[in-house]
Amino acid sequence: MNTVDLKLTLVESAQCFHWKEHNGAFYGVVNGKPYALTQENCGILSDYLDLERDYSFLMDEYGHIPAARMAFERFPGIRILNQDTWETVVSFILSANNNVSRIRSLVNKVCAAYGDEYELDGIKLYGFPTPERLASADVSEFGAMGMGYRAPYLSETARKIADGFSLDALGTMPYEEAHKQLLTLKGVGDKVADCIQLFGLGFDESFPVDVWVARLMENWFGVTGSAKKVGTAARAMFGKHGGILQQYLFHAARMGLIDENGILRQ
DNA sequence: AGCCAGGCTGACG
DNA sequence: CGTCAGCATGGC
Repeated sequence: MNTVDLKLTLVESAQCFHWKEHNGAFYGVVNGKPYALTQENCGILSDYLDLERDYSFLMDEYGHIPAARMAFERFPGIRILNQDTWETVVSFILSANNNVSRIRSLVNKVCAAYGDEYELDGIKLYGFPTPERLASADVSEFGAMGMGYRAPYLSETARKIADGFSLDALGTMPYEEAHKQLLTLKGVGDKVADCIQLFGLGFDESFPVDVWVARLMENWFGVTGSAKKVGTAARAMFGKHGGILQQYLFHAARMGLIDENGILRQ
């Protein structure tokens, strides 16, 4: 598991929603610069793609778990992205009770409407808009994009961050404290906070529990209860790299490696 | 047509 | 503290 799979990591694993594939390359904007990534040149985004870390430690830590071993062997190219924190805040507020294709659509509408425009290889790309830019937008514009009841959540949180709430400060806090701080943002509950922490703040122990993960935790590990309770149990079970494991299990479950009775499909 | 989606908020106990 | 109804939208 030493080679990143760009399609899996940037698109299919649903941790990021703005990358687009055009004849074999993946186009997106990171830190205000447009990129066309391929397996050959992706080292230029080594930190973003977490390429410095050898993921074979996952098999050492979790390989004794059948579902984990299956997921590692089936999808060895998944990496956890080091995304901009603000981008994960917006993306996962929009993810609440929503499906991946529609989250992708909403994120791309936000970038096209408020982000800076770039062009690379004749393809138009849009950067992620700043908190200030979204804070100055009218909430009715968000509603018109199809955000539904998430529109006022995003609007209020953008204003709070533009007004001085520091996302950067969260990265140096312990997991529990950063989590508690994130819960003060409108539209951010336990699950969304865990996604922000895992994908946008580097907390590898953070274990987001969505409907897919809740099902697999019950079916594969016998853990039931509220999402908060399951998340706490999972962090105790899986430890400091549980979030990375979660991403593999999440993808395996979404790809149908579970039958109608909840049994792991080999 | 009807169920579902990387859940959250506010009310209530 | 935990539970739970209500919720906008559109993919499938």
